[in-house]
Amino acid sequence: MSDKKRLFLVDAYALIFRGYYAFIKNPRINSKGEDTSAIMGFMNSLLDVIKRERPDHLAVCFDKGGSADRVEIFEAYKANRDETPEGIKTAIPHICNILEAMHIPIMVKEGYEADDVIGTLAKKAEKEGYTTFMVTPDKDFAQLVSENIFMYRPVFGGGYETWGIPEVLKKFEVTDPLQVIDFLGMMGDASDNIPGLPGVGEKTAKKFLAQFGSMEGLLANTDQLKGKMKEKVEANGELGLLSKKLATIMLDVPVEFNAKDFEMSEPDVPKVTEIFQELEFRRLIDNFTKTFAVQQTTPGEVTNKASEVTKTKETPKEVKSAGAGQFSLFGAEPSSAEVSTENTLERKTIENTSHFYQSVAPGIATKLFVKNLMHQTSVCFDTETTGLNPLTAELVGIAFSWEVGKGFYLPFSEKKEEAQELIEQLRPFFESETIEKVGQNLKYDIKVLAKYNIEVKGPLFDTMLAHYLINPDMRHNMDVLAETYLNYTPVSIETLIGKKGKNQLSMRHVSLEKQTEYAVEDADITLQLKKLFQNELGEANTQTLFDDIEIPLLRVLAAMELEGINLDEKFLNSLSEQLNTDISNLEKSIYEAAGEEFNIASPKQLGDILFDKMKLVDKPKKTKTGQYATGEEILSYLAKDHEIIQQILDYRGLSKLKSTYVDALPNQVESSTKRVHTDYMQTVAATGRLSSNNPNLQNIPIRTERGRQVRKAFVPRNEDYILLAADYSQIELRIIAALSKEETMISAFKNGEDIHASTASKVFNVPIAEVTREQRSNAKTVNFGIIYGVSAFGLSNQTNLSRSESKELIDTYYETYPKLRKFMSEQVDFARDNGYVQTVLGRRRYLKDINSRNAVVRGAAERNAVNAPIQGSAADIIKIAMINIYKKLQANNYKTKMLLQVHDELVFDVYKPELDAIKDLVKTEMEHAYKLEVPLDVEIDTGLNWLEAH
DNA sequence: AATTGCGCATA
DNA sequence: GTATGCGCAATTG
Repeated sequence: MSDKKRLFLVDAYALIFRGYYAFIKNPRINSKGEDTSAIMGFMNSLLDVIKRERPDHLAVCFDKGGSADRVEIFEAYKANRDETPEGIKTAIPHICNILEAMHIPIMVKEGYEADDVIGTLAKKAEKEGYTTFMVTPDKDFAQLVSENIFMYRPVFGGGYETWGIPEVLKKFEVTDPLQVIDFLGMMGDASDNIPGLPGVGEKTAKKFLAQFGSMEGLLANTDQLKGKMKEKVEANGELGLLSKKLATIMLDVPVEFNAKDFEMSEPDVPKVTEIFQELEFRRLIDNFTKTFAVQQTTPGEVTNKASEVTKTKETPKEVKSAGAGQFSLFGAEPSSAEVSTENTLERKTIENTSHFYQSVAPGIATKLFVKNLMHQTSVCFDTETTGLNPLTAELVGIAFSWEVGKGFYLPFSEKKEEAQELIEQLRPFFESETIEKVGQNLKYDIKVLAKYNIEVKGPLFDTMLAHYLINPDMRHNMDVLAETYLNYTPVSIETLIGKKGKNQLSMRHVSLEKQTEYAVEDADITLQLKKLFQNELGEANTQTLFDDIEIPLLRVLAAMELEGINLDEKFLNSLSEQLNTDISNLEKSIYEAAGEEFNIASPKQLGDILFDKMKLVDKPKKTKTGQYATGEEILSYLAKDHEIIQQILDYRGLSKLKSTYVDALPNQVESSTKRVHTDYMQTVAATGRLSSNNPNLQNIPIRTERGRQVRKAFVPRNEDYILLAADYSQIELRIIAALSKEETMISAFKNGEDIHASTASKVFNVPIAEVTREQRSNAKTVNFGIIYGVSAFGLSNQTNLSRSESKELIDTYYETYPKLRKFMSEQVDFARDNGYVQTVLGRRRYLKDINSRNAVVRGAAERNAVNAPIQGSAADIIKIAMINIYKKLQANNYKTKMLLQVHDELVFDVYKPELDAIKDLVKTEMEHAYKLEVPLDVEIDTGLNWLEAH
């Protein structure tokens, strides 16, 4: 297969548009003021394809009229965009010139779209034994895919994916690539100006295709539809057929495929270089010369390499065995040019895998089971409950497994006493200090069992946490892990209890056999995953991080979540009423100014009123979905000119406050405890931070006076208690100072200086006492910006400084703190060499895009390389503090409880008699959680509510 | 009834 | 410029 001739047909406009918009936020402007984004984007793609694939035959296809001097843009592109951007119009002649100089054939046919030209050529080439790759991101082309015709599709973030027949069938849920035409005809495609059937989107189109097979099939059988949908389809039959026609790529364009005309030949290097120089493409010249130099000097080697690449793509099975092996955690995956391997190897399921899953009857059988259980050294268990809220969920059963493929299930009675009786029999197991308990998301099981007064003791192994450390960027739910690492698809909970929402059953109502299968399978799989992950953890410091941080923290978080926090609902209700009056007053004056009533909260309606009706701006900005942009930034800019804008901003602020916090929080009070129990997610933030949800207590307002009031609603449990908040002061800056060993900054911290004032004093060269508010504020912005990877552009947006002043400030900043800059570039270098960066405790973050050829993507990865160790180290440190504080609170039998964590802050419900001791304990543990060359400083405050405690 | 995009709250 | 979660409107089910 690999010695077949390969033809690459490039869809020029699609790639030009793509290239242009890739740079839209940061357009390439050369010294002559030309916007060269589109040329740059297109050439990068083209060279990338040539470098990767070394095609022997290649052509670039344009819509009608592709010569250098007279180019028209096909209507379809105009239709749904305001106007072809200037930057694209001007790019076309340049691109044609470059292609000519590169001796790459340009294909155009008057009156035909590039799609049609490519389609016709691909089919003709196929007859002559060629394998064709259509280089385009446009999914319409999927209809042309055959055994010898592939889509070669650039993917976001660099790299390509190849779509052959299996990928297309899977992607569009069809049985023949030709049905893609019907699919697009039904669904419509805004970017290609295909109207589609009204009311039909992706889901409905797939449903119809599965049911009727084609547009014609649908239209002939509308009697099988009902309601509104029936009316709509029947009324729009013609539109449907037209849409299908529009979506069809024509295969009868009068062009010939003469292989010779498509052969790659040597480019006119001096000419191309000259054009690039004129356009001021320095890096592209390098790229270009390298690309072609290799091809000329070692053709043999390259050809081999190229055919290998193709081979793996065309025979996905080999990817499976050679590439990311199913049992290796990180195959050195060719993240680009990857082919989906679904469908190729049949997934294992409970149906085709031998297993021994058994339920255990009450009485003597259970006694024998427990006896056996107590002899094990490591057991995986999984609780099944009536719901997802551990505070209200009842145990339905518990599954156990300690041998792969084998396990037991203990059903629990609905009757409270009987359930408690059974759990008591299991108490020795759960409270055993020696038997290791394995589970997936043990925090949940621990919380459930805590409600039965069972404390899970002894060593723990949580597969979800293990995988979080092994690959924090992935998702960690069991189904994904089973499919990724065991090639096994577990019984889905939905097949047992139905889709969530309407009439979802409880686990209680599932037959015992099904319960057993489902539950034991989970335990079995978790055990298998544990065996895999156990070995992977051994690498690096990950094991320590697992044993000493994440696992102990799991118990701490379970305790905090069970504890909850007291909420003053009355206070929130009165706040809500105050907001109501203010909001309706604003509403009135906005309607008055607008001359009509509308939904101010709807960005669409608001945009129409502001820009269509009131015409406040000449050329309003639009969002990518075609609406007028009404974001904070844009409105703030207009606020000074129109009174209504400020009112809208105020309205937005207040309604946001009311709906998100003031009205939402009381609904989150758990009725059984009368308290708010957030859920800390230990495995979602790629940097190692926690996240909080249901409700999110990590984003309670503080910046504005009005918003801050919400914090008054968080109160101690009763009058014997007081809230205490402990904040790390500038922990991220201290970390970057320590890690970079930047003495100037370190000594500022050591001397207890105000770091932002200190920075201002140094970069503005004034005595620290004479630093102005503005100087300090700007210095503060840079200090924070450094942590996120500043650009002059970003800085000038956030300050009153111009772009050049910002650049100057950043330069001076780096001169003041030279080692900071060195540290930052070392992080990037480390990431380039190793593919990851790490925190002080060795928590890794993998940055696959660090070597991306796409500057935007690569830039983001580079900022991550700097930010992740900082943010992550701070997360590590507060986690240590939490574990140590929790231990001490327990050891001393304090009544004081730790309630909340907000990234650099801990909140406690302090029993008043313990206050002095707790203040001391918390401060000490937090400040000494981890030894850095910079002292850590913790500020502590107490109060009758969370606002006062700040 | 579920999904998507926007806008916005925190560190 | 980093890291999150959530409410609303709009869209499609």
